[in-house]
Amino acid sequence: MESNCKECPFNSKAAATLCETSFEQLSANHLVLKFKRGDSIIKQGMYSTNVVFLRTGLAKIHLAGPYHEQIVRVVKAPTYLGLPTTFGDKINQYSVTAVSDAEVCFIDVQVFQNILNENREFSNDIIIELCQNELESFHRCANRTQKQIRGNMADALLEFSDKIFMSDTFTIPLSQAELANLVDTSRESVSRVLTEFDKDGIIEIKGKQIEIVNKKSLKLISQNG
Amino acid sequence: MESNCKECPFNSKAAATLCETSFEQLSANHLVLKFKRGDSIIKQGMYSTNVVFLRTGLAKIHLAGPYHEQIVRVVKAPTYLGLPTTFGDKINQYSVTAVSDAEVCFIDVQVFQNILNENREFSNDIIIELCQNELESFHRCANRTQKQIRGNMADALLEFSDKIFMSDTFTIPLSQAELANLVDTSRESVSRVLTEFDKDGIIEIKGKQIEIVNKKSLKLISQNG
DNA sequence: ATTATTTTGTGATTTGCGTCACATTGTTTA
DNA sequence: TAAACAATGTGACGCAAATCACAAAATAAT
Repeated sequence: MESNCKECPFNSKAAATLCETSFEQLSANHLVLKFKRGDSIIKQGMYSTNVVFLRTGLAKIHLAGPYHEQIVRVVKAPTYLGLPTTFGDKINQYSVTAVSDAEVCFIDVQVFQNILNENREFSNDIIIELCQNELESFHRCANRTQKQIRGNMADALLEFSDKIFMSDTFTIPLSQAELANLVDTSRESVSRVLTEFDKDGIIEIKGKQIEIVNKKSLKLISQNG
Repeated sequence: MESNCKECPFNSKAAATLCETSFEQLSANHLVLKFKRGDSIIKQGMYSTNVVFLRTGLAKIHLAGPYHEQIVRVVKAPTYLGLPTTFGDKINQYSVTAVSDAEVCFIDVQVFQNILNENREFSNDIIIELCQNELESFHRCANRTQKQIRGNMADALLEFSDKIFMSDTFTIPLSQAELANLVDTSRESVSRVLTEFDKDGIIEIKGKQIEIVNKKSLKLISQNG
């Protein structure tokens, strides 16, 4: 499928600075695909030949650790996906999988490269984004390794609430097993902590729907053990 | 201090592609400083106004985690330092500290920015480097959180041997407490594992000097528990 | 040289949490 | 509407590794 990128309502803020010819190039050289929950968008181990732009939906970035899968983070549209894995290595070093229905644009690396070269501002924006991601990775890793389960679970819930759904009530798009991979624990521990939070009146669970009742407590747990 | 960057023997490979005017800009707008082991090169929490190029020596990248310092990694010259923290945030999100004597060039962000804008290849190289770093971060984090101490210690030793000193005999530039922060354990565990490796004939310790005697075993430990 | 301070080695004890082992519920699919 | 499967809740148990608590080296400071 082909479409006019300049008029695309899902454009990234970075793309606002693109020149006319770049838009034409983009329009002519991309593919829009729809994904359902669970569908693989980028697969670790495959050749990486496309930059991916997530127009709508949610996706998880995850990779095979030495013993089990690790979910690096959950991202929401609009965002580029797979820049590191496309430019950093010929072979994808991580996977991206839809966790809700999603629409994705595939852009040829060469085309993306050209656009980078011809648009300073865009290129700068991308550099800044990459830098920010790396900083975030550092913090994430430090938290994950140093905090214990309750703290990390609190972080995850707060992130869903504040960064992804912008609401204190939301439906977790992950199973407890996936949450475990995100928080670096076992499935059982996720279950235990979740019911514990519920009993303590910090959250309220109705199936996959979660309401954060006492955000203050949750933040305290995130900070301390 | 000022010097001619074009003739600088410590130039990065990326810099080989710079244009004449960029070299002049660099030469006129940088500062070379010498650091001793333990000196702070970049300090978390301070304003970040310079890109740093490590000409010679070793440095550790580290940041304050929720409970204690975490060493992200140890890097050796020549390499840029603090790109993420300079472009990603006005305030440094991590620290860089010399772990051996080191020479460092400080380059004004604005100047570096100009150079990026005027040299496509250089800019592309930087993007690629950033991408690779992020991929590495992902793997590092997955390993750290999933492997147990022996595995992570083995990794650390292998990295010093293969990536930094290019020799099976080397002098660790870190105390055991620092090693603990790098490997995410306690100081005591580092000591125990190290003596254990020695007893098992995998390494030989003479003070701070370490010789890897049985690299195969070490690699096995790195892979399995 | 002698004291002070920082590093390292090693036991004993405690504990967070992973694993195992089920029961229970919810969700497909036939 | 079963039957089959996947996702959850919960207890019991074990263990890796943190913490505590020192002693012994090794470095630095006076």
